[in-house]
Amino acid sequence: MNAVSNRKPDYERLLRKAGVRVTRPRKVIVGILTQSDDHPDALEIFKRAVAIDKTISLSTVYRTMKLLESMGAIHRHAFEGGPSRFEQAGGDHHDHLIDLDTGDVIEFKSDRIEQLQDEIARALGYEIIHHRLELYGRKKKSSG
Amino acid sequence: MNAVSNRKPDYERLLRKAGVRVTRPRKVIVGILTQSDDHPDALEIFKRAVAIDKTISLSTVYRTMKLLESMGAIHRHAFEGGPSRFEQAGGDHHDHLIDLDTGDVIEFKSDRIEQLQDEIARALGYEIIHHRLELYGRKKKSSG
DNA sequence: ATTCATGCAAAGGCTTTGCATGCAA
DNA sequence: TTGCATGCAAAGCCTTTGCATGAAT
Repeated sequence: MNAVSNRKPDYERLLRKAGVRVTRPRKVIVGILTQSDDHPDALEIFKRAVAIDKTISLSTVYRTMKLLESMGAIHRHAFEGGPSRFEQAGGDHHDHLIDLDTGDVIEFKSDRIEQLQDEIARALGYEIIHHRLELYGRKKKSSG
Repeated sequence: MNAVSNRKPDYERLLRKAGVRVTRPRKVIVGILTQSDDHPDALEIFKRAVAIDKTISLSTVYRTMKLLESMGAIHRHAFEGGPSRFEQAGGDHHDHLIDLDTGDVIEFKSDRIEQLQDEIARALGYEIIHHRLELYGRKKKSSG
């Protein structure tokens, strides 16, 4: 297992570069993303946004997430049995371990697994476009 | 990568053992599962069921899949951007490669990856309850 | 001044559920 | 005969979308 780095994109710059408008709602939303190190869903982002600007709508959150995703600025994860959750792009590729009790997401990375995946796909005559590896588990109580 | 075996459960027996009724709709649905080697979603199962018995409802399909799942007789997979798809349990554990062009699902198994997953979880202080490994890819055109 | 983005409410896709009826045991 | 299972329709959850208004350029 390898370390997972995490550098945050300059969203406003990305928005300008994409030729879209840097509006108040978008500023609020990307501000939230910048300050987040977790994997919030749209509703959670909406709540955080409303705390800053009461006029923001949930639709705009969804639209903005979709926009950022299409720009490659964030990643969308559909973990089991819940709404999509988002995280900032820009860090290394990694996979996720989801704590079944808390919903917490722990990032990890294994070059060895990636390599094995490639081998498998190749053996089956496929080229991997992307993959999803999620471990669902519970914290081991080490002694209390 | 290892071979994936596939033996089918005797659903009616499982139903009886679970103490639930072996009704006409349930017979039709498990009959369809027995004859399937693909990964149909609820609507697809419903269509196949209606071809046999016009009176079956989609609700019953959903209810039956939920029942079978709770009995461990089938597995539910929520592949990207689509409805849940089901497959018979009873074969070896395996993971999935989804053909992005056709939606086809190819099963594979890698003990080595499983082992690495366990190591990762252990290193993070977690016990894996279950996991999900999906490769999304396209067939390599080998020469045309 | 334009045009794009927003808020709102409605709808859409998948799935579950309440209820009265029907069928398995 | 008794109660579980069914069909139907309605609702629920998450997400998208149509439309008129408002704001960024």
